[in-house]
Amino acid sequence: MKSSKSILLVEDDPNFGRILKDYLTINNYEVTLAVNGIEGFEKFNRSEFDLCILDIMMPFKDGLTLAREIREINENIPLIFLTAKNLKDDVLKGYKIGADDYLTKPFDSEILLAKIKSILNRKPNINIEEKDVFEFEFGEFSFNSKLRILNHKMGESHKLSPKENQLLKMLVLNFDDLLPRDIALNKIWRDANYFTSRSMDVYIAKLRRYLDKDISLKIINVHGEGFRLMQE
Amino acid sequence: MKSSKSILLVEDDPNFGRILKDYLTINNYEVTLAVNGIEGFEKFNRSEFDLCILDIMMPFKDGLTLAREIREINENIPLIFLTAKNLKDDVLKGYKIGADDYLTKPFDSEILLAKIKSILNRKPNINIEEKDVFEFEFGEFSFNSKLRILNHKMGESHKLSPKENQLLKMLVLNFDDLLPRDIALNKIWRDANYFTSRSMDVYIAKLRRYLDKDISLKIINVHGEGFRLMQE
DNA sequence: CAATACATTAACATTTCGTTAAGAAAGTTT
DNA sequence: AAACTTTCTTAACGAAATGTTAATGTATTG
Repeated sequence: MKSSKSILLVEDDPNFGRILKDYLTINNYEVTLAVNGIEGFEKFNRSEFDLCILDIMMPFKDGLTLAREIREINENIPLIFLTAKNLKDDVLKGYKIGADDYLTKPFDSEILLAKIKSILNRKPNINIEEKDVFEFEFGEFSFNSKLRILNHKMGESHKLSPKENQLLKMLVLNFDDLLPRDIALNKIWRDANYFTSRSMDVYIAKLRRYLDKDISLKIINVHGEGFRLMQE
Repeated sequence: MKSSKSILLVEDDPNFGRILKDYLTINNYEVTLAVNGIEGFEKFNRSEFDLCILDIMMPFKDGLTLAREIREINENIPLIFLTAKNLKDDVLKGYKIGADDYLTKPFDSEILLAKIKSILNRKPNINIEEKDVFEFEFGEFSFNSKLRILNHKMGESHKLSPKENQLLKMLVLNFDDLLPRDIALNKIWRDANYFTSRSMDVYIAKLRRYLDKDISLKIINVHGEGFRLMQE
Protein backbone atom coordinates (compact mmCIF):
# COMPACT_ATOMS: atom_id res chain seq x y z
CA MET A 1 0.00 0.00 0.00
CA LYS A 2 1.65 3.17 -1.16
CA SER A 3 -0.26 6.02 0.34
CA SER A 4 0.07 5.17 4.00
CA LYS A 5 0.18 8.44 5.85
CA SER A 6 2.77 9.15 8.48
CA ILE A 7 1.89 10.32 11.93
CA LEU A 8 4.04 11.80 14.63
CA LEU A 9 2.71 10.70 18.01
CA VAL A 10 4.09 12.45 21.06
CA GLU A 11 2.96 10.81 24.30
CA ASP A 12 4.87 10.49 27.54
CA ASP A 13 3.05 7.51 28.96
CA PRO A 14 5.08 4.67 27.40
CA ASN A 15 2.36 2.12 27.96
CA PHE A 16 -0.41 4.10 26.39
CA GLY A 17 1.86 5.36 23.65
CA ARG A 18 2.80 1.87 22.69
CA ILE A 19 -0.81 0.70 22.51
CA LEU A 20 -1.90 3.69 20.50
CA LYS A 21 1.01 3.35 18.12
CA ASP A 22 0.20 -0.31 17.52
CA TYR A 23 -3.42 0.44 16.98
CA LEU A 24 -2.67 3.10 14.39
CA THR A 25 -0.07 0.91 12.74
CA ILE A 26 -2.58 -1.89 12.36
CA ASN A 27 -4.84 0.63 10.71
CA ASN A 28 -2.21 1.33 8.16
CA TYR A 29 -0.52 4.47 9.37
CA GLU A 30 3.19 4.88 9.72
CA VAL A 31 3.69 6.01 13.26
CA THR A 32 6.71 7.62 14.88
CA LEU A 33 6.53 7.73 18.64
CA ALA A 34 8.25 10.32 20.78
CA VAL A 35 8.07 10.33 24.56
CA ASN A 36 8.34 14.05 25.24
CA GLY A 37 8.25 17.43 23.60
CA ILE A 38 11.98 17.67 23.07
CA GLU A 39 12.24 14.33 21.36
CA GLY A 40 9.07 15.15 19.48
CA PHE A 41 10.55 18.31 18.05
CA GLU A 42 13.72 16.50 17.00
CA LYS A 43 11.78 13.80 15.20
CA PHE A 44 9.51 16.35 13.63
CA ASN A 45 12.50 18.02 12.06
CA ARG A 46 14.06 14.79 10.87
CA SER A 47 11.27 13.75 8.55
CA GLU A 48 8.02 14.76 6.98
CA PHE A 49 4.73 13.96 8.63
CA ASP A 50 1.15 14.25 7.51
CA LEU A 51 -0.26 14.77 10.97
CA CYS A 52 0.81 15.20 14.60
CA ILE A 53 -0.93 13.86 17.67
CA LEU A 54 0.31 15.64 20.77
CA ASP A 55 -0.32 14.93 24.40
CA ILE A 56 -0.62 18.22 26.22
CA MET A 57 0.62 17.20 29.65
CA MET A 58 4.22 16.12 29.27
CA PRO A 59 7.43 16.64 31.19
CA PHE A 60 10.23 18.86 29.86
CA LYS A 61 8.22 20.36 27.07
CA ASP A 62 4.44 20.27 26.98
CA GLY A 63 2.32 19.69 23.93
CA LEU A 64 1.25 23.30 23.50
CA THR A 65 4.80 24.57 23.47
CA LEU A 66 5.76 21.88 21.02
CA ALA A 67 2.78 22.79 18.87
CA ARG A 68 3.90 26.41 18.71
CA GLU A 69 7.34 25.36 17.55
CA ILE A 70 5.89 23.04 14.96
CA ARG A 71 3.59 25.77 13.73
CA GLU A 72 6.52 28.09 13.18
CA ILE A 73 8.03 25.58 10.82
CA ASN A 74 4.89 24.24 9.19
CA GLU A 75 1.79 26.31 9.40
CA ASN A 76 -0.47 23.81 7.74
CA ILE A 77 0.21 20.43 9.25
CA PRO A 78 -2.85 19.14 11.10
CA LEU A 79 -2.54 18.91 14.87
CA ILE A 80 -4.62 16.80 17.21
CA PHE A 81 -4.27 17.32 20.94
CA LEU A 82 -4.81 14.80 23.69
CA THR A 83 -5.83 16.20 27.05
CA ALA A 84 -5.97 14.15 30.20
CA LYS A 85 -8.87 16.12 31.54
CA ASN A 86 -11.27 18.34 29.74
CA LEU A 87 -9.26 21.44 30.57
CA LYS A 88 -11.07 24.20 28.80
CA ASP A 89 -8.10 26.48 28.96
CA ASP A 90 -5.82 23.99 27.27
CA VAL A 91 -8.40 23.33 24.60
CA LEU A 92 -8.79 27.02 23.81
CA LYS A 93 -5.03 27.54 23.74
CA GLY A 94 -4.77 24.58 21.41
CA TYR A 95 -7.27 26.01 18.97
CA LYS A 96 -5.50 29.34 19.07
CA ILE A 97 -2.30 27.69 17.96
CA GLY A 98 -4.19 26.16 15.11
CA ALA A 99 -5.28 22.79 16.33
CA ASP A 100 -7.54 20.79 14.09
CA ASP A 101 -9.03 18.83 16.90
CA TYR A 102 -8.60 17.61 20.42
CA LEU A 103 -9.55 14.48 22.30
CA THR A 104 -10.16 13.95 25.96
CA LYS A 105 -8.53 10.93 27.52
CA PRO A 106 -9.78 8.32 27.86
CA PHE A 107 -11.18 8.35 24.38
CA ASP A 108 -12.53 5.83 21.97
CA SER A 109 -9.87 4.68 19.54
CA GLU A 110 -12.39 4.30 16.74
CA ILE A 111 -13.32 7.92 17.10
CA LEU A 112 -9.70 8.94 16.96
CA LEU A 113 -9.38 6.94 13.78
CA ALA A 114 -12.45 8.63 12.32
CA LYS A 115 -11.03 12.03 13.17
CA ILE A 116 -7.72 11.21 11.57
CA LYS A 117 -9.41 10.03 8.40
CA SER A 118 -11.63 13.07 8.30
CA ILE A 119 -8.72 15.45 8.73
CA LEU A 120 -6.42 13.75 6.26
CA ASN A 121 -9.14 13.43 3.65
CA ARG A 122 -9.99 17.06 3.50
CA LYS A 123 -6.45 18.26 3.02
CA PRO A 124 -4.96 17.99 -0.42
CA ASN A 125 -2.08 19.80 1.29
CA ILE A 126 -1.60 22.45 -1.30
CA ASN A 127 1.57 23.33 0.40
CA ILE A 128 4.08 22.63 -2.27
CA GLU A 129 4.44 26.12 -3.66
CA GLU A 130 5.38 28.85 -1.22
CA LYS A 131 7.37 26.56 0.99
CA ASP A 132 10.74 27.29 -0.56
CA VAL A 133 10.50 30.89 -1.60
CA PHE A 134 12.18 33.08 0.94
CA GLU A 135 14.32 35.50 -1.00
CA PHE A 136 12.76 38.58 -2.45
CA GLU A 137 13.86 41.73 -4.22
CA PHE A 138 11.72 44.80 -4.44
CA GLY A 139 12.54 48.46 -4.78
CA GLU A 140 15.94 49.05 -3.23
CA PHE A 141 15.55 46.14 -0.85
CA SER A 142 16.45 42.52 -0.72
CA PHE A 143 14.57 40.50 1.82
CA ASN A 144 15.26 37.08 3.21
CA SER A 145 12.24 35.84 5.09
CA LYS A 146 14.02 32.76 6.38
CA LEU A 147 16.79 34.73 8.06
CA ARG A 148 14.32 37.55 8.72
CA ILE A 149 16.66 40.14 7.26
CA LEU A 150 15.64 43.17 5.31
CA ASN A 151 18.53 44.61 3.39
CA HIS A 152 18.67 48.09 1.97
CA LYS A 153 21.17 48.21 -0.85
CA MET A 154 23.77 50.83 0.09
CA GLY A 155 22.17 51.07 3.51
CA GLU A 156 22.08 48.98 6.62
CA SER A 157 20.36 45.69 6.97
CA HIS A 158 17.59 45.24 9.43
CA LYS A 159 16.63 42.28 11.57
CA LEU A 160 12.89 41.71 11.51
CA SER A 161 10.78 40.28 14.29
CA PRO A 162 8.68 37.21 13.45
CA LYS A 163 5.50 39.21 13.01
CA GLU A 164 7.19 41.96 11.01
CA ASN A 165 8.66 39.24 8.88
CA GLN A 166 5.45 37.37 8.21
CA LEU A 167 3.55 40.52 7.42
CA LEU A 168 6.18 41.82 5.05
CA LYS A 169 6.34 38.45 3.35
CA MET A 170 2.61 38.44 2.73
CA LEU A 171 2.76 41.98 1.39
CA VAL A 172 5.60 41.09 -0.93
CA LEU A 173 3.88 37.95 -2.16
CA ASN A 174 0.97 40.18 -3.10
CA PHE A 175 3.13 42.99 -4.44
CA ASP A 176 1.09 45.71 -6.09
CA ASP A 177 -2.04 43.79 -5.19
CA LEU A 178 -4.38 43.87 -2.25
CA LEU A 179 -3.50 41.94 0.87
CA PRO A 180 -6.87 41.57 2.58
CA ARG A 181 -6.83 42.35 6.26
CA ASP A 182 -8.71 39.26 7.32
CA ILE A 183 -6.44 36.94 5.44
CA ALA A 184 -3.32 38.40 6.96
CA LEU A 185 -4.87 38.41 10.42
CA ASN A 186 -6.03 34.82 10.22
CA LYS A 187 -2.68 33.66 8.94
CA ILE A 188 -0.38 35.64 11.21
CA TRP A 189 -2.46 36.29 14.29
CA ARG A 190 -4.74 33.29 13.84
CA ASP A 191 -7.73 35.40 14.70
CA ALA A 192 -9.40 38.47 13.27
CA ASN A 193 -10.87 40.82 15.84
CA TYR A 194 -10.58 44.38 17.02
CA PHE A 195 -7.37 43.87 18.96
CA THR A 196 -5.44 41.82 16.45
CA SER A 197 -6.50 44.38 13.89
CA ARG A 198 -5.04 47.19 15.98
CA SER A 199 -1.91 45.15 16.41
CA MET A 200 -1.60 44.70 12.68
CA ASP A 201 -1.85 48.45 12.22
CA VAL A 202 1.06 48.89 14.58
CA TYR A 203 3.10 46.49 12.48
CA ILE A 204 2.14 48.20 9.27
CA ALA A 205 3.48 51.41 10.79
CA LYS A 206 6.74 49.67 11.66
CA LEU A 207 7.14 48.31 8.17
CA ARG A 208 6.42 51.71 6.69
CA ARG A 209 9.27 53.15 8.72
CA TYR A 210 11.66 50.52 7.39
CA LEU A 211 10.54 50.99 3.82
CA ASP A 212 10.85 54.77 4.17
CA LYS A 213 14.41 54.50 2.93
CA ASP A 214 13.09 53.87 -0.54
CA ILE A 215 10.70 56.72 -1.21
CA SER A 216 9.23 54.98 -4.24
CA LEU A 217 7.75 52.23 -2.08
CA LYS A 218 4.46 52.69 -0.32
CA ILE A 219 2.12 50.63 1.77
CA ILE A 220 -1.29 51.95 0.82
CA ASN A 221 -4.42 51.32 2.81
CA VAL A 222 -7.60 50.30 1.03
CA HIS A 223 -10.15 51.42 3.56
CA GLY A 224 -12.02 48.52 5.06
CA GLU A 225 -10.24 45.98 2.87
CA GLY A 226 -6.56 45.74 3.58
CA PHE A 227 -3.16 46.95 2.45
CA ARG A 228 -1.20 47.11 -0.73
CA LEU A 229 2.54 47.29 -1.13
CA MET A 230 3.33 49.20 -4.29
CA GLN A 231 5.99 51.15 -6.09
CA GLU A 232 5.75 54.77 -7.29
CA MET B 1 -15.10 43.64 11.09
CA LYS B 2 -16.33 43.56 7.59
CA SER B 3 -16.64 40.06 6.14
CA SER B 4 -18.87 38.29 8.65
CA LYS B 5 -19.32 34.63 7.81
CA SER B 6 -22.72 33.07 7.54
CA ILE B 7 -23.76 30.01 9.47
CA LEU B 8 -26.73 27.71 9.03
CA LEU B 9 -27.83 26.46 12.44
CA VAL B 10 -30.32 23.58 12.52
CA GLU B 11 -31.61 22.88 16.01
CA ASP B 12 -35.06 21.71 17.03
CA ASP B 13 -35.04 22.97 20.60
CA PRO B 14 -36.29 26.52 20.05
CA ASN B 15 -34.98 27.74 23.35
CA PHE B 16 -31.50 26.46 22.90
CA GLY B 17 -31.50 27.41 19.24
CA ARG B 18 -32.37 30.99 20.06
CA ILE B 19 -29.66 31.29 22.69
CA LEU B 20 -27.03 29.78 20.46
CA LYS B 21 -28.04 31.97 17.55
CA ASP B 22 -27.81 35.08 19.69
CA TYR B 23 -24.44 34.06 21.04
CA LEU B 24 -23.05 33.53 17.57
CA THR B 25 -24.59 36.74 16.31
CA ILE B 26 -22.94 38.68 19.10
CA ASN B 27 -19.70 37.12 17.99
CA ASN B 28 -20.15 38.53 14.55
CA TYR B 29 -21.56 35.67 12.55
CA GLU B 30 -24.63 35.89 10.40
CA VAL B 31 -26.83 33.09 11.63
CA THR B 32 -29.83 31.50 9.97
CA LEU B 33 -31.82 29.27 12.27
CA ALA B 34 -33.90 26.30 11.13
CA VAL B 35 -35.92 24.17 13.50
CA ASN B 36 -35.76 20.83 11.71
CA GLY B 37 -34.02 19.00 8.93
CA ILE B 38 -36.65 19.82 6.31
CA GLU B 39 -36.57 23.53 6.96
CA GLY B 40 -32.80 23.31 7.23
CA PHE B 41 -32.50 21.83 3.77
CA GLU B 42 -34.77 24.48 2.30
CA LYS B 43 -32.78 27.29 3.83
CA PHE B 44 -29.53 25.67 2.80
CA ASN B 45 -30.69 25.78 -0.79
CA ARG B 46 -31.90 29.32 -0.64
CA SER B 47 -28.59 30.98 0.13
CA GLU B 48 -24.89 30.47 0.54
CA PHE B 49 -23.39 29.49 3.86
CA ASP B 50 -19.85 29.18 5.09
CA LEU B 51 -20.61 26.54 7.70
CA CYS B 52 -23.44 24.37 9.03
CA ILE B 53 -24.11 23.39 12.62
CA LEU B 54 -26.51 20.45 12.79
CA ASP B 55 -28.23 18.88 15.72
CA ILE B 56 -28.36 15.14 15.18
CA MET B 57 -31.53 14.29 17.08
CA MET B 58 -34.39 16.05 15.37
CA PRO B 59 -37.95 15.18 14.40
CA PHE B 60 -38.96 14.68 10.75
CA LYS B 61 -35.45 14.65 9.42
CA ASP B 62 -32.42 14.05 11.60
CA GLY B 63 -29.11 15.82 11.32
CA LEU B 64 -27.26 12.93 9.71
CA THR B 65 -29.79 12.61 6.91
CA LEU B 66 -29.70 16.33 6.37
CA ALA B 67 -25.92 16.22 6.32
CA ARG B 68 -25.95 13.60 3.58
CA GLU B 69 -28.23 15.74 1.45
CA ILE B 70 -26.07 18.79 2.03
CA ARG B 71 -22.97 16.83 1.13
CA GLU B 72 -24.50 15.84 -2.18
CA ILE B 73 -24.85 19.46 -3.09
CA ASN B 74 -21.70 20.83 -1.54
CA GLU B 75 -18.89 18.49 -0.70
CA ASN B 76 -16.70 21.09 0.91
CA ILE B 77 -18.83 23.05 3.29
CA PRO B 78 -17.73 22.44 6.88
CA LEU B 79 -20.18 20.55 9.09
CA ILE B 80 -20.32 20.53 12.87
CA PHE B 81 -22.65 18.10 14.63
CA LEU B 82 -24.31 18.51 17.99
CA THR B 83 -25.15 15.30 19.81
CA ALA B 84 -27.26 15.14 22.91
CA LYS B 85 -25.28 12.29 24.36
CA ASN B 86 -21.92 10.97 23.44
CA LEU B 87 -23.39 8.43 21.07
CA LYS B 88 -20.39 6.81 19.54
CA ASP B 89 -22.36 5.50 16.64
CA ASP B 90 -23.67 8.90 15.65
CA VAL B 91 -20.24 10.39 15.94
CA LEU B 92 -18.75 7.76 13.67
CA LYS B 93 -21.54 8.14 11.13
CA GLY B 94 -21.00 11.87 11.23
CA TYR B 95 -17.34 11.59 10.44
CA LYS B 96 -18.11 9.16 7.66
CA ILE B 97 -20.34 11.76 6.02
CA GLY B 98 -17.50 14.22 6.26
CA ALA B 99 -18.07 16.08 9.45
CA ASP B 100 -15.41 18.51 10.48
CA ASP B 101 -16.24 18.22 14.11
CA TYR B 102 -18.86 17.30 16.62
CA LEU B 103 -19.80 18.57 20.04
CA THR B 104 -21.53 16.82 22.89
CA LYS B 105 -24.33 18.73 24.55
CA PRO B 106 -24.03 20.39 26.90
CA PHE B 107 -20.93 22.03 25.57
CA ASP B 108 -18.95 25.14 26.27
CA SER B 109 -19.87 27.97 23.94
CA GLU B 110 -16.35 29.34 23.94
CA ILE B 111 -15.11 26.04 22.67
CA LEU B 112 -17.70 25.99 19.93
CA LEU B 113 -16.53 29.46 18.95
CA ALA B 114 -12.93 28.31 18.90
CA LYS B 115 -13.85 25.36 16.72
CA ILE B 116 -15.74 27.54 14.29
CA LYS B 117 -12.85 29.93 13.97
CA SER B 118 -10.41 27.11 13.54
CA ILE B 119 -12.48 25.51 10.82
CA LEU B 120 -13.22 28.70 8.92
CA ASN B 121 -9.65 29.91 9.11
CA ARG B 122 -7.92 26.89 7.79
CA LYS B 123 -9.26 26.89 4.27
CA PRO B 124 -10.45 29.85 2.26
CA ASN B 125 -13.11 27.57 0.75
CA ILE B 126 -11.62 26.51 -2.51
CA ASN B 127 -14.16 28.16 -4.73
CA ILE B 128 -12.15 27.83 -7.88
CA GLU B 129 -15.05 28.70 -10.11
CA GLU B 130 -16.27 32.15 -10.97
CA LYS B 131 -13.03 34.06 -10.96
CA ASP B 132 -14.15 37.56 -10.32
CA VAL B 133 -13.64 40.15 -13.00
CA PHE B 134 -12.33 43.31 -11.49
CA GLU B 135 -10.52 45.22 -14.19
CA PHE B 136 -12.49 47.36 -16.61
CA GLU B 137 -11.82 49.89 -19.36
CA PHE B 138 -14.38 52.37 -20.57
CA GLY B 139 -14.10 55.81 -22.08
CA GLU B 140 -10.88 57.39 -20.88
CA PHE B 141 -10.92 55.38 -17.66
CA SER B 142 -9.50 52.20 -16.34
CA PHE B 143 -11.18 50.87 -13.25
CA ASN B 144 -9.98 48.27 -10.77
CA SER B 145 -12.85 47.26 -8.53
CA LYS B 146 -10.64 45.10 -6.32
CA LEU B 147 -8.30 47.94 -5.41
CA ARG B 148 -11.19 50.38 -5.70
CA ILE B 149 -9.26 52.66 -8.01
CA LEU B 150 -10.66 54.68 -10.86
CA ASN B 151 -7.92 55.82 -13.18
CA HIS B 152 -8.25 58.60 -15.67
CA LYS B 153 -5.69 58.20 -18.41
CA MET B 154 -3.55 61.35 -18.38
CA GLY B 155 -5.30 62.42 -15.21
CA GLU B 156 -5.14 61.44 -11.59
CA SER B 157 -6.44 58.24 -10.14
CA HIS B 158 -9.20 58.26 -7.63
CA LYS B 159 -9.83 56.08 -4.64
CA LEU B 160 -13.42 54.93 -4.48
CA SER B 161 -15.41 54.17 -1.37
CA PRO B 162 -16.98 50.71 -1.15
CA LYS B 163 -20.41 51.97 -2.16
CA GLU B 164 -19.07 54.11 -4.99
CA ASN B 165 -17.11 51.11 -6.10
CA GLN B 166 -19.99 48.65 -6.08
CA LEU B 167 -22.29 51.04 -7.83
CA LEU B 168 -19.79 51.88 -10.55
CA LYS B 169 -19.08 48.21 -11.05
CA MET B 170 -22.74 47.45 -11.58
CA LEU B 171 -23.06 50.32 -14.00
CA VAL B 172 -20.04 49.19 -15.95
CA LEU B 173 -21.23 45.61 -16.08
CA ASN B 174 -24.42 46.96 -17.65
CA PHE B 175 -22.63 49.45 -19.84
CA ASP B 176 -24.95 51.20 -22.24
CA ASP B 177 -27.81 49.27 -20.72
CA LEU B 178 -30.25 49.97 -17.94
CA LEU B 179 -29.24 49.28 -14.38
CA PRO B 180 -32.58 48.98 -12.59
CA ARG B 181 -32.78 50.88 -9.35
CA ASP B 182 -34.21 48.02 -7.33
CA ILE B 183 -31.54 45.62 -8.39
CA ALA B 184 -28.73 47.95 -7.43
CA LEU B 185 -30.42 48.87 -4.17
CA ASN B 186 -31.02 45.29 -3.15
CA LYS B 187 -27.51 44.27 -4.00
CA ILE B 188 -25.60 47.22 -2.55
CA TRP B 189 -27.89 48.57 0.15
CA ARG B 190 -29.60 45.24 0.80
CA ASP B 191 -32.93 47.00 0.94
CA ALA B 192 -34.95 49.18 -1.39
CA ASN B 193 -36.84 51.99 0.30
CA TYR B 194 -37.13 55.74 0.27
CA PHE B 195 -33.96 56.36 2.24
CA THR B 196 -31.67 53.93 0.49
CA SER B 197 -32.98 55.35 -2.74
CA ARG B 198 -32.00 58.87 -1.69
CA SER B 199 -28.63 57.53 -0.68
CA MET B 200 -28.16 55.96 -4.07
CA ASP B 201 -28.89 59.29 -5.70
CA VAL B 202 -26.13 60.83 -3.65
CA TYR B 203 -23.75 58.21 -4.93
CA ILE B 204 -24.86 58.65 -8.51
CA ALA B 205 -24.01 62.32 -8.13
CA LYS B 206 -20.58 61.45 -6.81
CA LEU B 207 -19.88 59.13 -9.70
CA ARG B 208 -21.02 61.74 -12.19
CA ARG B 209 -18.48 64.14 -10.78
CA TYR B 210 -15.70 61.59 -11.22
CA LEU B 211 -16.76 60.71 -14.74
CA ASP B 212 -16.97 64.41 -15.65
CA LYS B 213 -13.36 64.27 -16.79
CA ASP B 214 -14.48 62.37 -19.85
CA ILE B 215 -17.23 64.48 -21.39
CA SER B 216 -18.33 61.65 -23.65
CA LEU B 217 -19.47 59.56 -20.68
CA LYS B 218 -22.83 60.09 -19.09
CA ILE B 219 -24.92 58.50 -16.39
CA ILE B 220 -28.44 59.17 -17.52
CA ASN B 221 -31.55 58.60 -15.53
CA VAL B 222 -34.41 56.54 -16.87
CA HIS B 223 -37.29 57.98 -14.97
CA GLY B 224 -38.80 55.52 -12.56
CA GLU B 225 -36.56 52.73 -13.79
CA GLY B 226 -32.94 53.26 -13.01
CA PHE B 227 -29.70 54.53 -14.51
CA ARG B 228 -27.67 53.92 -17.60
CA LEU B 229 -23.96 54.50 -18.10
CA MET B 230 -23.35 55.37 -21.73
CA GLN B 231 -20.94 57.02 -24.11
CA GLU B 232 -21.63 60.00 -26.42
C1' DC C 1 -50.22 72.29 -12.35
C1' DA C 2 -49.99 68.83 -8.96
C1' DA C 3 -47.59 64.69 -7.85
C1' DT C 4 -43.79 62.11 -8.01
C1' DA C 5 -39.02 61.17 -8.99
C1' DC C 6 -34.44 62.88 -9.14
C1' DA C 7 -30.21 66.05 -7.99
C1' DT C 8 -27.27 68.37 -5.04
C1' DT C 9 -25.29 70.13 -0.89
C1' DA C 10 -24.35 70.05 3.74
C1' DA C 11 -24.51 68.44 8.49
C1' DC C 12 -23.99 64.67 11.22
C1' DA C 13 -22.88 59.93 12.95
C1' DT C 14 -20.18 56.02 12.55
C1' DT C 15 -16.43 53.28 11.38
C1' DT C 16 -11.73 52.57 10.26
C1' DC C 17 -7.00 53.94 10.39
C1' DG C 18 -2.36 55.99 12.09
C1' DT C 19 0.44 56.80 15.66
C1' DT C 20 2.48 57.04 20.22
C1' DA C 21 3.39 55.14 24.37
C1' DA C 22 2.95 52.11 28.33
C1' DG C 23 3.50 47.78 29.97
C1' DA C 24 3.09 42.55 29.60
C1' DA C 25 5.25 38.49 27.89
C1' DA C 26 8.92 35.98 26.06
C1' DG C 27 13.65 35.32 25.26
C1' DT C 28 18.78 36.35 26.42
C1' DT C 29 22.63 37.30 28.89
C1' DT C 30 25.15 37.84 32.84
C1' DA D 1 17.76 33.85 39.06
C1' DA D 2 18.28 38.77 38.23
C1' DA D 3 18.81 42.10 34.83
C1' DC D 4 18.34 43.19 30.33
C1' DT D 5 16.49 43.04 25.55
C1' DT D 6 13.26 42.16 22.22
C1' DT D 7 8.75 41.34 20.86
C1' DC D 8 4.00 41.87 21.20
C1' DT D 9 -0.36 43.66 22.95
C1' DT D 10 -3.36 47.10 24.50
C1' DA D 11 -5.05 51.73 25.30
C1' DA D 12 -5.86 56.20 23.98
C1' DC D 13 -6.91 59.73 20.88
C1' DG D 14 -6.86 62.40 16.78
C1' DA D 15 -7.54 62.10 11.82
C1' DA D 16 -9.56 60.38 7.84
C1' DA D 17 -12.95 57.86 5.32
C1' DT D 18 -17.51 56.41 4.78
C1' DG D 19 -22.41 56.41 5.00
C1' DT D 20 -26.97 58.44 6.27
C1' DT D 21 -30.27 61.84 6.60
C1' DA D 22 -32.34 66.35 5.96
C1' DA D 23 -33.30 70.21 3.40
C1' DT D 24 -34.08 72.36 -0.71
C1' DG D 25 -34.39 72.78 -5.43
C1' DT D 26 -35.13 70.84 -10.29
C1' DA D 27 -37.09 67.67 -13.72
C1' DT D 28 -40.58 64.59 -15.50
C1' DT D 29 -45.07 62.77 -15.95
C1' DG D 30 -49.89 62.65 -16.60
